Amino acid sequence: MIPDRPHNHDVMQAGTAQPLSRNNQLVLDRLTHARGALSAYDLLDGLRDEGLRAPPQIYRALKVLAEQGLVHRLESTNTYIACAHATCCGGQECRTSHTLFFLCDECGSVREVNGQPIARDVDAMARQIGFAARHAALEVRGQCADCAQPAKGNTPSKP
Amino acid sequence: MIPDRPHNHDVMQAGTAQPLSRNNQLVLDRLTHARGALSAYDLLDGLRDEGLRAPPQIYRALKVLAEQGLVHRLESTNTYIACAHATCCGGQECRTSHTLFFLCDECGSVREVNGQPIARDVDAMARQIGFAARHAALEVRGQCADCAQPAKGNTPSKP
DNA sequence: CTTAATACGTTATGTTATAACGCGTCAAGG
DNA sequence: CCTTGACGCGTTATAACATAACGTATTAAG
Repeated sequence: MIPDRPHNHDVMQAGTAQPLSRNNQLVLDRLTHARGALSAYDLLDGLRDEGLRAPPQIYRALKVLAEQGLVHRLESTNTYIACAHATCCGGQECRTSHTLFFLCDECGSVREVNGQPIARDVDAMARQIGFAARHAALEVRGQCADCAQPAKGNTPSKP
Repeated sequence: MIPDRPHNHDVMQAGTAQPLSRNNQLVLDRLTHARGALSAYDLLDGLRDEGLRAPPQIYRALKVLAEQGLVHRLESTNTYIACAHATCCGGQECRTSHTLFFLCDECGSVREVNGQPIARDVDAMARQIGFAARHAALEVRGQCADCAQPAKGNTPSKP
């Protein structure tokens, strides 16, 4: 048996400190190319061909990716999404400030907005009550602009 | 068998349109007297003595109570909490505007703030991208003021 | 060679939530 | 009276989401 590749330490990810392991990269790729947010079990189903068979493999990858700011967990739907800013800043911005998500209940699309005003307000409120904020989940549910246009046919997503 | 009580249609709830059924009232009471947020299964355990045995009984109650604005679901912890404003306005305020929650990861306390500035910002952002907001989950995790005070012993709650 | 760190695979289990069915009570209207 | 429909309720089963715990392989460091 010839270990022609060092088993992990794969592709270099733009701007991140550490390269991602095979499983982590697989999960990230899926999320990056997905039309909307995916559940852990969606990911698992989609990665069976790559040899992933059990939930912990997915959840471990998601944990690492979330820690690196490359993916976000959407609390209100138990789904995961690639950070929209991952390519430019490696998610750096998203770990430090509070990001606002707009989730369309119809087509499943997610709009990620790095809303400084909201972040400021949240921090202000927190300070007022002496609360040390560590993480914020700011998620708005509703209908996106595309789905509001009656004429445009919208595919309820999922890749 | 004498039906000495009409089987449901129980206690009148201050300011709400409809009285609550027995199960709904039981769940609401538990939540109202809880020190922090409770999971559906916490509620179930606590209400065994009252005859509640299966998850659907709890979830049905929670659904009704949430629709009436009497309880909130905390998305980031899969827990439920009585609306802090239920006694004064029947949760009316909370259904229409966006409420901000500060969840202490240490003691489990939840601070509910009806944050007009945040609501305004969220709505402004939504309008900017043509998003029709129907509901917002705005949850901040961290450490509350009490837990930040080193000397004060804090009981990690749950009634 | 040993050790520690890391990634990995697997089994089993825990936790959260809902679908689907049937029963009992009651009010309205024939 | 007696049907019908709405509602609340109880129950079983199952779906959906998540983690604990264990063992193995690879590699870098000492």
